[in-house]
Amino acid sequence: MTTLPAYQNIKNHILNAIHNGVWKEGEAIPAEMQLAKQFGVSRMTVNRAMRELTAEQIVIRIQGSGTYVAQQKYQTTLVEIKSIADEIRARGHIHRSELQELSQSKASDTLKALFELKTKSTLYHSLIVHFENDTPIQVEDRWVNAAIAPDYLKQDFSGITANEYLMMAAPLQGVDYQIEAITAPEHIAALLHISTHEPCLVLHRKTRSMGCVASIATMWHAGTRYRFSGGF
Amino acid sequence: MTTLPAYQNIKNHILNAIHNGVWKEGEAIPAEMQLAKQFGVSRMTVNRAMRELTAEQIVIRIQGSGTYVAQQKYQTTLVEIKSIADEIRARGHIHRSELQELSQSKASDTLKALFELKTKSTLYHSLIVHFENDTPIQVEDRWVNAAIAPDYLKQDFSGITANEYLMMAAPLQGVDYQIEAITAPEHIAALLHISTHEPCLVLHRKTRSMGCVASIATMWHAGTRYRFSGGF
DNA sequence: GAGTGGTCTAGACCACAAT
DNA sequence: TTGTGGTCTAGACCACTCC
Repeated sequence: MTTLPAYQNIKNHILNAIHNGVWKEGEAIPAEMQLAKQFGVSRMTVNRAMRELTAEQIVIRIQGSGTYVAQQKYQTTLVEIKSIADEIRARGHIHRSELQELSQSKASDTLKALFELKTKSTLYHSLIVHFENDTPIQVEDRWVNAAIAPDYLKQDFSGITANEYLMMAAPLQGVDYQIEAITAPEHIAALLHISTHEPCLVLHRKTRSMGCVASIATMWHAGTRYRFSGGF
Repeated sequence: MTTLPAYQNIKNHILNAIHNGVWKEGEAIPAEMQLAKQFGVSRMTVNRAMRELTAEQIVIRIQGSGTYVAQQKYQTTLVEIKSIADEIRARGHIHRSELQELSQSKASDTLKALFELKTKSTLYHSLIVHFENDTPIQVEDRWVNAAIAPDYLKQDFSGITANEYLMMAAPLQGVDYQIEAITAPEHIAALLHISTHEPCLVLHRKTRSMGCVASIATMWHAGTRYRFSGGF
Protein backbone atom coordinates (compact mmCIF):
# COMPACT_ATOMS: atom_id res chain seq x y z
CA MET A 1 0.00 0.00 0.00
CA THR A 2 1.56 3.24 -1.15
CA THR A 3 1.11 6.33 0.99
CA LEU A 4 -2.12 8.07 0.19
CA PRO A 5 -2.38 11.79 -0.52
CA ALA A 6 -3.02 13.91 2.57
CA TYR A 7 -6.52 14.92 1.42
CA GLN A 8 -7.40 11.24 1.02
CA ASN A 9 -6.23 10.43 4.54
CA ILE A 10 -8.42 13.20 5.84
CA LYS A 11 -11.38 11.90 3.84
CA ASN A 12 -10.81 8.40 5.21
CA HIS A 13 -10.60 9.73 8.75
CA ILE A 14 -13.89 11.57 8.37
CA LEU A 15 -15.56 8.61 6.63
CA ASN A 16 -14.46 6.24 9.37
CA ALA A 17 -15.59 8.55 12.12
CA ILE A 18 -19.03 8.84 10.53
CA HIS A 19 -19.13 5.12 9.86
CA ASN A 20 -18.22 4.34 13.46
CA GLY A 21 -20.83 6.71 14.80
CA VAL A 22 -18.42 9.28 16.24
CA TRP A 23 -20.40 11.91 14.37
CA LYS A 24 -24.01 11.17 13.60
CA GLU A 25 -26.41 12.52 11.00
CA GLY A 26 -26.87 16.27 11.27
CA GLU A 27 -24.01 16.71 13.71
CA ALA A 28 -21.25 19.23 13.10
CA ILE A 29 -17.75 18.26 12.01
CA PRO A 30 -14.71 20.27 13.19
CA ALA A 31 -13.92 23.40 11.20
CA GLU A 32 -11.35 23.47 8.40
CA MET A 33 -8.82 25.40 10.49
CA GLN A 34 -9.10 22.91 13.32
CA LEU A 35 -8.70 19.88 11.07
CA ALA A 36 -5.76 21.58 9.36
CA LYS A 37 -3.97 21.90 12.70
CA GLN A 38 -4.95 18.40 13.76
CA PHE A 39 -3.52 16.83 10.60
CA GLY A 40 -0.59 19.25 10.38
CA VAL A 41 -1.69 20.32 6.95
CA SER A 42 -2.68 23.45 5.04
CA ARG A 43 -6.26 24.63 5.13
CA MET A 44 -6.52 24.19 1.34
CA THR A 45 -5.81 20.49 1.72
CA VAL A 46 -8.59 20.09 4.27
CA ASN A 47 -10.80 22.16 2.00
CA ARG A 48 -10.25 19.77 -0.89
CA ALA A 49 -11.07 16.76 1.28
CA MET A 50 -14.27 18.38 2.53
CA ARG A 51 -15.25 19.62 -0.92
CA GLU A 52 -15.01 16.10 -2.29
CA LEU A 53 -17.02 14.70 0.62
CA THR A 54 -19.62 17.34 -0.17
CA ALA A 55 -19.75 16.23 -3.81
CA GLU A 56 -20.15 12.64 -2.61
CA GLN A 57 -23.05 13.80 -0.42
CA ILE A 58 -21.35 12.55 2.74
CA VAL A 59 -21.46 15.98 4.37
CA ILE A 60 -23.30 19.25 3.88
CA ARG A 61 -21.50 22.58 4.15
CA ILE A 62 -23.14 25.89 5.00
CA GLN A 63 -21.11 29.00 4.50
CA GLY A 64 -20.75 30.95 7.70
CA SER A 65 -22.12 28.08 9.75
CA GLY A 66 -20.20 24.84 9.48
CA THR A 67 -19.97 21.31 8.10
CA TYR A 68 -22.53 18.68 9.00
CA VAL A 69 -22.97 14.96 8.42
CA ALA A 70 -25.53 14.42 5.65
CA GLN A 71 -28.46 12.03 5.71
CA GLN A 72 -27.46 8.46 5.12
CA LYS A 73 -27.01 7.48 1.54
CA TYR A 74 -29.21 5.21 -0.50
CA GLN A 75 -28.18 1.66 0.21
CA THR A 76 -29.59 0.29 -3.00
CA THR A 77 -27.27 0.37 -5.93
CA LEU A 78 -28.24 1.09 -9.47
CA VAL A 79 -27.45 0.08 -12.99
CA GLU A 80 -28.10 2.35 -15.89
CA ILE A 81 -29.76 1.09 -19.01
CA LYS A 82 -29.02 3.20 -22.00
CA SER A 83 -30.76 3.68 -25.30
CA ILE A 84 -29.15 1.35 -27.80
CA ALA A 85 -29.02 3.94 -30.57
CA ASP A 86 -27.52 6.65 -28.36
CA GLU A 87 -25.05 4.20 -26.93
CA ILE A 88 -23.80 3.15 -30.34
CA ARG A 89 -23.58 6.74 -31.54
CA ALA A 90 -21.77 7.72 -28.33
CA ARG A 91 -19.12 5.17 -29.12
CA GLY A 92 -18.62 6.90 -32.43
CA HIS A 93 -20.04 3.94 -34.34
CA ILE A 94 -22.80 3.82 -36.91
CA HIS A 95 -26.30 2.85 -35.79
CA ARG A 96 -28.67 1.41 -38.34
CA SER A 97 -31.92 -0.46 -37.90
CA GLU A 98 -33.83 -2.88 -40.07
CA LEU A 99 -37.59 -3.23 -39.80
CA GLN A 100 -38.37 -6.93 -40.01
CA GLU A 101 -42.05 -6.76 -39.26
CA LEU A 102 -44.74 -4.17 -38.57
CA SER A 103 -48.32 -5.22 -38.05
CA GLN A 104 -51.58 -4.66 -36.26
CA SER A 105 -53.80 -7.11 -34.47
CA LYS A 106 -56.28 -7.67 -31.67
CA ALA A 107 -54.70 -8.60 -28.36
CA SER A 108 -54.46 -12.30 -27.59
CA ASP A 109 -55.47 -13.48 -24.11
CA THR A 110 -51.85 -13.45 -23.01
CA LEU A 111 -51.18 -9.95 -24.33
CA LYS A 112 -54.47 -8.69 -22.96
CA ALA A 113 -53.31 -9.75 -19.51
CA LEU A 114 -49.81 -8.32 -19.95
CA PHE A 115 -51.21 -4.97 -21.08
CA GLU A 116 -53.71 -5.06 -18.22
CA LEU A 117 -56.54 -4.49 -20.70
CA LYS A 118 -60.21 -5.10 -20.02
CA THR A 119 -61.07 -5.67 -23.65
CA LYS A 120 -59.16 -7.16 -26.56
CA SER A 121 -58.03 -3.80 -27.93
CA THR A 122 -55.85 -3.18 -30.93
CA LEU A 123 -52.09 -3.62 -30.54
CA TYR A 124 -49.25 -2.88 -32.91
CA HIS A 125 -46.31 -5.17 -33.22
CA SER A 126 -42.82 -4.42 -34.52
CA LEU A 127 -39.67 -6.46 -34.87
CA ILE A 128 -36.57 -4.37 -35.42
CA VAL A 129 -32.90 -5.31 -35.64
CA HIS A 130 -30.35 -2.73 -34.50
CA PHE A 131 -26.90 -2.80 -36.08
CA GLU A 132 -23.61 -1.40 -34.87
CA ASN A 133 -21.32 -1.05 -37.89
CA ASP A 134 -23.34 -3.73 -39.72
CA THR A 135 -23.13 -6.21 -36.83
CA PRO A 136 -26.56 -7.09 -35.39
CA ILE A 137 -26.40 -6.02 -31.75
CA GLN A 138 -30.03 -6.03 -30.62
CA VAL A 139 -33.32 -7.54 -31.75
CA GLU A 140 -36.22 -5.50 -30.43
CA ASP A 141 -39.55 -7.30 -30.30
CA ARG A 142 -42.18 -4.78 -29.30
CA TRP A 143 -45.93 -4.60 -28.72
CA VAL A 144 -47.53 -1.16 -28.55
CA ASN A 145 -50.90 -0.06 -27.22
CA ALA A 146 -52.66 1.52 -30.21
CA ALA A 147 -54.64 3.82 -27.94
CA ILE A 148 -51.44 5.48 -26.74
CA ALA A 149 -49.56 5.69 -30.04
CA PRO A 150 -52.12 5.68 -32.87
CA ASP A 151 -49.55 6.71 -35.49
CA TYR A 152 -47.08 3.95 -34.66
CA LEU A 153 -47.53 2.17 -37.99
CA LYS A 154 -46.79 5.35 -39.95
CA GLN A 155 -43.36 5.90 -38.44
CA ASP A 156 -40.12 5.63 -40.38
CA PHE A 157 -38.07 3.53 -38.02
CA SER A 158 -34.88 4.09 -39.95
CA GLY A 159 -34.86 7.70 -38.80
CA ILE A 160 -36.26 7.31 -35.32
CA THR A 161 -36.19 4.39 -32.91
CA ALA A 162 -39.44 2.94 -31.63
CA ASN A 163 -38.43 4.02 -28.17
CA GLU A 164 -37.74 7.58 -29.24
CA TYR A 165 -41.10 7.79 -30.98
CA LEU A 166 -42.96 6.50 -27.92
CA MET A 167 -41.18 8.99 -25.69
CA MET A 168 -42.39 11.73 -28.00
CA ALA A 169 -45.90 10.39 -28.43
CA ALA A 170 -46.79 10.22 -24.75
CA PRO A 171 -45.22 11.22 -21.48
CA LEU A 172 -43.52 8.31 -19.75
CA GLN A 173 -45.01 7.49 -16.37
CA GLY A 174 -43.21 4.38 -15.28
CA VAL A 175 -41.02 1.51 -16.34
CA ASP A 176 -40.60 -2.08 -15.24
CA TYR A 177 -37.70 -4.30 -16.17
CA GLN A 178 -36.40 -7.76 -16.05
CA ILE A 179 -32.99 -8.91 -17.20
CA GLU A 180 -32.24 -12.54 -17.84
CA ALA A 181 -29.82 -14.86 -19.58
CA ILE A 182 -31.43 -17.45 -21.84
CA THR A 183 -30.95 -19.01 -25.25
CA ALA A 184 -32.76 -17.43 -28.17
CA PRO A 185 -35.50 -19.08 -30.23
CA GLU A 186 -34.57 -19.85 -33.82
CA HIS A 187 -35.91 -16.75 -35.54
CA ILE A 188 -34.19 -14.42 -33.02
CA ALA A 189 -30.90 -16.32 -33.22
CA ALA A 190 -30.98 -16.03 -36.99
CA LEU A 191 -31.45 -12.27 -36.85
CA LEU A 192 -28.55 -11.92 -34.36
CA HIS A 193 -26.37 -14.22 -36.47
CA ILE A 194 -25.77 -16.59 -33.56
CA SER A 195 -26.52 -20.25 -32.91
CA THR A 196 -29.57 -21.30 -30.89
CA HIS A 197 -27.51 -22.56 -27.96
CA GLU A 198 -25.55 -19.33 -27.46
CA PRO A 199 -26.48 -17.27 -24.35
CA CYS A 200 -28.50 -14.11 -24.90
CA LEU A 201 -28.76 -11.15 -22.57
CA VAL A 202 -32.46 -10.34 -22.58
CA LEU A 203 -34.12 -7.17 -21.34
CA HIS A 204 -37.88 -7.12 -20.88
CA ARG A 205 -39.33 -3.66 -20.52
CA LYS A 206 -42.86 -2.52 -19.85
CA THR A 207 -43.58 1.21 -20.07
CA ARG A 208 -46.61 3.09 -18.81
CA SER A 209 -48.24 6.28 -20.09
CA MET A 210 -51.54 7.96 -19.47
CA GLY A 211 -52.39 5.48 -16.76
CA CYS A 212 -52.08 2.37 -18.89
CA VAL A 213 -49.45 0.08 -20.34
CA ALA A 214 -48.02 1.80 -23.40
CA SER A 215 -45.52 -0.73 -24.65
CA ILE A 216 -44.01 -4.11 -23.89
CA ALA A 217 -40.65 -4.84 -25.44
CA THR A 218 -38.23 -7.73 -25.37
CA MET A 219 -34.71 -6.87 -26.38
CA TRP A 220 -32.33 -9.68 -27.30
CA HIS A 221 -28.55 -9.27 -27.31
CA ALA A 222 -25.82 -11.74 -28.17
CA GLY A 223 -24.09 -12.53 -24.86
CA THR A 224 -20.68 -12.27 -26.46
CA ARG A 225 -21.32 -8.81 -27.91
CA TYR A 226 -23.26 -6.90 -25.32
CA ARG A 227 -23.36 -6.14 -21.61
CA PHE A 228 -25.07 -3.68 -19.33
CA SER A 229 -22.89 -1.49 -17.18
CA GLY A 230 -23.23 1.26 -14.61
CA GLY A 231 -22.27 2.50 -11.20
CA PHE A 232 -22.10 5.51 -8.98
CA MET B 1 -26.17 37.53 -13.08
CA THR B 2 -23.67 37.41 -10.32
CA THR B 3 -20.07 36.94 -11.35
CA LEU B 4 -19.18 33.30 -11.40
CA PRO B 5 -16.08 31.89 -9.69
CA ALA B 6 -13.05 31.78 -11.99
CA TYR B 7 -12.92 27.98 -11.97
CA GLN B 8 -16.55 27.88 -13.08
CA ASN B 9 -15.86 30.24 -15.98
CA ILE B 10 -13.04 28.01 -17.09
CA LYS B 11 -15.29 24.94 -16.85
CA ASN B 12 -17.95 26.66 -18.92
CA HIS B 13 -15.41 27.70 -21.50
CA ILE B 14 -14.15 24.13 -21.86
CA LEU B 15 -17.68 22.69 -21.92
CA ASN B 16 -18.75 25.12 -24.63
CA ALA B 17 -15.69 24.42 -26.71
CA ILE B 18 -16.34 20.67 -26.53
CA HIS B 19 -20.04 21.18 -27.28
CA ASN B 20 -19.23 23.36 -30.29
CA GLY B 21 -16.78 20.84 -31.64
CA VAL B 22 -13.66 22.95 -31.12
CA TRP B 23 -12.16 19.93 -29.37
CA LYS B 24 -13.51 16.53 -30.32
CA GLU B 25 -13.49 13.23 -28.46
CA GLY B 26 -10.01 12.01 -27.72
CA GLU B 27 -8.38 15.29 -28.64
CA ALA B 28 -6.02 17.07 -26.27
CA ILE B 29 -6.97 20.20 -24.34
CA PRO B 30 -4.36 22.91 -23.61
CA ALA B 31 -2.17 22.29 -20.57
CA GLU B 32 -2.90 23.79 -17.15
CA MET B 33 -0.10 26.36 -17.42
CA GLN B 34 -1.35 27.53 -20.79
CA LEU B 35 -4.94 27.87 -19.62
CA ALA B 36 -3.74 29.68 -16.49
CA LYS B 37 -2.01 32.31 -18.64
CA GLN B 38 -4.94 32.52 -21.05
CA PHE B 39 -7.44 33.19 -18.24
CA GLY B 40 -5.01 35.29 -16.19
CA VAL B 41 -5.42 32.94 -13.26
CA SER B 42 -3.35 30.73 -10.98
CA ARG B 43 -2.59 27.19 -12.03
CA MET B 44 -4.43 25.84 -8.95
CA THR B 45 -7.62 27.46 -10.19
CA VAL B 46 -7.30 25.78 -13.58
CA ASN B 47 -6.46 22.57 -11.77
CA ARG B 48 -9.70 22.70 -9.83
CA ALA B 49 -11.72 23.31 -12.98
CA MET B 50 -10.09 20.39 -14.75
CA ARG B 51 -10.34 18.11 -11.72
CA GLU B 52 -14.08 18.70 -11.55
CA LEU B 53 -14.46 18.07 -15.27
CA THR B 54 -12.58 14.83 -14.73
CA ALA B 55 -14.97 13.81 -11.95
CA GLU B 56 -17.88 14.65 -14.28
CA GLN B 57 -16.31 12.38 -16.91
CA ILE B 58 -16.09 15.21 -19.40
CA VAL B 59 -12.33 14.87 -19.79
CA ILE B 60 -9.67 12.28 -19.03
CA ARG B 61 -6.32 13.29 -17.55
CA ILE B 62 -3.11 11.31 -17.88
CA GLN B 63 -0.23 12.35 -15.68
CA GLY B 64 2.81 13.19 -17.73
CA SER B 65 0.78 13.23 -20.92
CA GLY B 66 -2.13 15.65 -20.97
CA THR B 67 -5.86 16.25 -20.79
CA TYR B 68 -8.21 14.73 -23.37
CA VAL B 69 -11.90 14.99 -24.20
CA ALA B 70 -13.71 11.88 -22.94
CA GLN B 71 -16.43 9.87 -24.66
CA GLN B 72 -19.85 11.31 -24.10
CA LYS B 73 -22.34 9.40 -22.01
CA TYR B 74 -26.07 9.21 -21.89
CA GLN B 75 -28.35 7.60 -19.38
CA THR B 76 -32.01 6.92 -19.32
CA THR B 77 -33.42 4.50 -16.86
CA LEU B 78 -32.33 2.45 -13.92
CA VAL B 79 -32.36 -1.07 -12.61
CA GLU B 80 -31.90 -1.89 -8.99
CA ILE B 81 -29.64 -4.66 -7.80
CA LYS B 82 -30.37 -6.11 -4.39
CA SER B 83 -28.43 -8.20 -1.93
CA ILE B 84 -28.95 -11.87 -2.70
CA ALA B 85 -29.45 -12.81 0.94
CA ASP B 86 -32.00 -10.07 1.58
CA GLU B 87 -33.80 -10.90 -1.60
CA ILE B 88 -34.16 -14.55 -0.71
CA ARG B 89 -35.29 -13.73 2.83
CA ALA B 90 -37.75 -11.19 1.46
CA ARG B 91 -39.36 -13.93 -0.59
CA GLY B 92 -39.85 -15.86 2.64
CA HIS B 93 -37.35 -18.51 1.62
CA ILE B 94 -34.33 -19.83 3.45
CA HIS B 95 -30.92 -18.43 2.59
CA ARG B 96 -27.88 -20.55 3.25
CA SER B 97 -24.33 -20.23 1.98
CA GLU B 98 -21.47 -22.68 1.58
CA LEU B 99 -17.86 -21.57 1.70
CA GLN B 100 -16.02 -23.42 -1.05
CA GLU B 101 -12.70 -21.68 -0.79
CA LEU B 102 -11.00 -19.02 1.32
CA SER B 103 -7.39 -18.13 0.69
CA GLN B 104 -4.75 -15.43 0.64
CA SER B 105 -2.23 -14.60 -2.06
CA LYS B 106 -0.17 -11.88 -3.69
CA ALA B 107 -1.92 -10.10 -6.54
CA SER B 108 -1.22 -11.44 -10.02
CA ASP B 109 -0.45 -8.92 -12.75
CA THR B 110 -4.08 -9.04 -13.90
CA LEU B 111 -5.48 -8.53 -10.42
CA LYS B 112 -2.94 -5.85 -9.66
CA ALA B 113 -4.27 -3.90 -12.64
CA LEU B 114 -7.92 -4.55 -11.76
CA PHE B 115 -7.36 -3.37 -8.19
CA GLU B 116 -5.43 -0.36 -9.49
CA LEU B 117 -2.52 -1.28 -7.24
CA LYS B 118 0.99 0.01 -7.64
CA THR B 119 2.54 -2.96 -5.89
CA LYS B 120 1.61 -6.64 -5.73
CA SER B 121 -0.21 -6.38 -2.41
CA THR B 122 -1.97 -9.15 -0.57
CA LEU B 123 -5.44 -10.13 -1.69
CA TYR B 124 -7.98 -12.49 -0.17
CA HIS B 125 -10.05 -14.78 -2.30
CA SER B 126 -13.34 -16.42 -1.48
CA LEU B 127 -15.69 -18.67 -3.39
CA ILE B 128 -19.15 -18.91 -1.87
CA VAL B 129 -22.33 -20.63 -3.05
CA HIS B 130 -25.66 -19.12 -2.02
CA PHE B 131 -28.66 -21.40 -1.73
CA GLU B 132 -32.37 -20.66 -1.79
CA ASN B 133 -34.16 -23.56 -0.12
CA ASP B 134 -31.21 -25.86 -0.92
CA THR B 135 -31.12 -24.88 -4.60
CA PRO B 136 -27.85 -23.18 -5.59
CA ILE B 137 -28.85 -19.74 -6.84
CA GLN B 138 -25.58 -17.80 -6.93
CA VAL B 139 -21.87 -18.53 -7.01
CA GLU B 140 -19.93 -15.58 -5.65
CA ASP B 141 -16.27 -15.44 -6.68
CA ARG B 142 -14.67 -12.56 -4.79
CA TRP B 143 -11.26 -10.92 -4.41
CA VAL B 144 -10.76 -8.56 -1.49
CA ASN B 145 -8.07 -5.96 -0.86
CA ALA B 146 -6.40 -7.09 2.37
CA ALA B 147 -5.51 -3.51 3.27
CA ILE B 148 -9.21 -2.62 3.44
CA ALA B 149 -10.52 -5.71 5.19
CA PRO B 150 -7.64 -7.29 7.16
CA ASP B 151 -9.97 -9.61 9.09
CA TYR B 152 -11.65 -11.05 6.01
CA LEU B 153 -10.21 -14.53 6.50
CA LYS B 154 -11.50 -14.71 10.07
CA GLN B 155 -15.15 -14.16 9.15
CA ASP B 156 -17.84 -16.78 9.54
CA PHE B 157 -19.57 -16.54 6.20
CA SER B 158 -22.45 -18.73 7.27
CA GLY B 159 -23.65 -15.94 9.57
CA ILE B 160 -22.76 -12.93 7.47
CA THR B 161 -22.38 -12.51 3.72
CA ALA B 162 -19.07 -11.30 2.33
CA ASN B 163 -20.83 -8.20 1.09
CA GLU B 164 -22.35 -7.45 4.49
CA TYR B 165 -18.96 -7.81 6.17
CA LEU B 166 -17.30 -5.46 3.69
CA MET B 167 -20.02 -2.87 4.21
CA MET B 168 -19.28 -3.02 7.93
CA ALA B 169 -15.51 -3.06 7.60
CA ALA B 170 -15.20 0.12 5.57
CA PRO B 171 -17.56 2.79 4.29
CA LEU B 172 -18.58 2.22 0.68
CA GLN B 173 -17.56 5.00 -1.67
CA GLY B 174 -18.50 3.76 -5.11
CA VAL B 175 -19.57 0.82 -7.19
CA ASP B 176 -19.13 -0.24 -10.81
CA TYR B 177 -21.07 -2.98 -12.54
CA GLN B 178 -21.28 -5.03 -15.62
CA ILE B 179 -23.97 -7.56 -16.44
CA GLU B 180 -23.51 -10.16 -19.12
CA ALA B 181 -24.86 -13.47 -20.37
CA ILE B 182 -22.27 -16.17 -20.94
CA THR B 183 -21.76 -19.87 -20.34
CA ALA B 184 -20.08 -20.91 -17.10
CA PRO B 185 -16.73 -22.65 -16.80
CA GLU B 186 -16.89 -26.22 -15.52
CA HIS B 187 -16.25 -25.62 -11.82
CA ILE B 188 -18.90 -22.87 -11.67
CA ALA B 189 -21.42 -24.95 -13.59
CA ALA B 190 -20.87 -27.84 -11.18
CA LEU B 191 -21.53 -25.62 -8.17
CA LEU B 192 -24.72 -24.26 -9.76
CA HIS B 193 -25.83 -27.79 -10.75
CA ILE B 194 -26.14 -26.83 -14.40
CA SER B 195 -24.47 -27.98 -17.60
CA THR B 196 -21.59 -26.03 -19.13
CA HIS B 197 -23.63 -24.90 -22.15
CA GLU B 198 -26.46 -23.39 -20.14
CA PRO B 199 -26.61 -19.56 -20.12
CA CYS B 200 -25.54 -17.78 -16.95
CA LEU B 201 -26.48 -14.28 -15.86
CA VAL B 202 -23.22 -12.81 -14.61
CA LEU B 203 -22.79 -9.69 -12.50
CA HIS B 204 -19.32 -8.18 -12.15
CA ARG B 205 -19.05 -5.70 -9.32
CA LYS B 206 -16.14 -3.53 -8.20
CA THR B 207 -16.51 -1.61 -4.94
CA ARG B 208 -14.37 1.26 -3.65
CA SER B 209 -13.51 2.31 -0.09
CA MET B 210 -10.92 4.60 1.44
CA GLY B 211 -9.86 5.83 -1.98
CA CYS B 212 -8.94 2.45 -3.40
CA VAL B 213 -10.57 -0.66 -4.83
CA ALA B 214 -11.91 -2.72 -1.93
CA SER B 215 -13.37 -5.75 -3.64
CA ILE B 216 -13.97 -7.29 -7.04
CA ALA B 217 -16.69 -9.89 -7.27
CA THR B 218 -18.14 -12.03 -10.02
CA MET B 219 -21.58 -13.42 -9.31
CA TRP B 220 -22.83 -16.31 -11.42
CA HIS B 221 -26.53 -17.21 -11.66
CA ALA B 222 -28.26 -19.96 -13.59
CA GLY B 223 -30.15 -18.21 -16.39
CA THR B 224 -33.21 -20.37 -15.81
CA ARG B 225 -33.40 -19.60 -12.10
CA TYR B 226 -32.48 -15.97 -11.71
CA ARG B 227 -33.18 -12.56 -13.19
CA PHE B 228 -32.60 -8.95 -12.25
CA SER B 229 -35.63 -6.73 -12.03
CA GLY B 230 -36.51 -3.17 -11.21
CA GLY B 231 -38.38 -0.09 -12.31
CA PHE B 232 -39.74 3.23 -11.23
C1' DG C 1 15.33 16.53 -20.40
C1' DA C 2 11.17 18.99 -21.15
C1' DG C 3 6.47 18.97 -20.40
C1' DT C 4 2.49 17.27 -18.06
C1' DG C 5 -0.64 16.50 -14.28
C1' DG C 6 -0.92 15.46 -8.80
C1' DT C 7 -0.32 17.45 -4.74
C1' DC C 8 0.64 20.85 -1.21
C1' DT C 9 1.70 25.34 1.22
C1' DA C 10 0.99 29.74 3.75
C1' DG C 11 -0.82 33.18 3.17
C1' DA C 12 -5.13 36.28 1.48
C1' DC C 13 -9.87 38.49 0.72
C1' DC C 14 -14.62 37.67 0.57
C1' DA C 15 -19.74 36.40 1.76
C1' DC C 16 -22.28 34.71 5.09
C1' DA C 17 -24.06 32.94 9.81
C1' DA C 18 -24.27 33.21 14.55
C1' DT C 19 -23.96 36.04 18.55
C1' DT D 1 -17.60 40.89 16.02
C1' DT D 2 -16.04 36.33 15.49
C1' DG D 3 -15.94 32.21 13.11
C1' DT D 4 -17.28 29.68 9.18
C1' DG D 5 -16.80 28.11 4.46
C1' DG D 6 -15.73 29.83 -0.77
C1' DT D 7 -12.31 31.20 -3.48
C1' DC D 8 -7.76 32.43 -5.13
C1' DT D 9 -2.59 33.16 -5.44
C1' DA D 10 2.32 32.26 -6.58
C1' DG D 11 5.10 29.65 -5.66
C1' DA D 12 6.93 24.48 -4.83
C1' DC D 13 8.20 19.38 -5.25
C1' DC D 14 7.03 15.10 -7.18
C1' DA D 15 5.77 11.14 -10.52
C1' DC D 16 4.96 10.31 -14.76
C1' DT D 17 5.05 10.39 -20.15
C1' DC D 18 7.14 11.42 -24.27
C1' DC D 19 10.90 12.31 -27.05
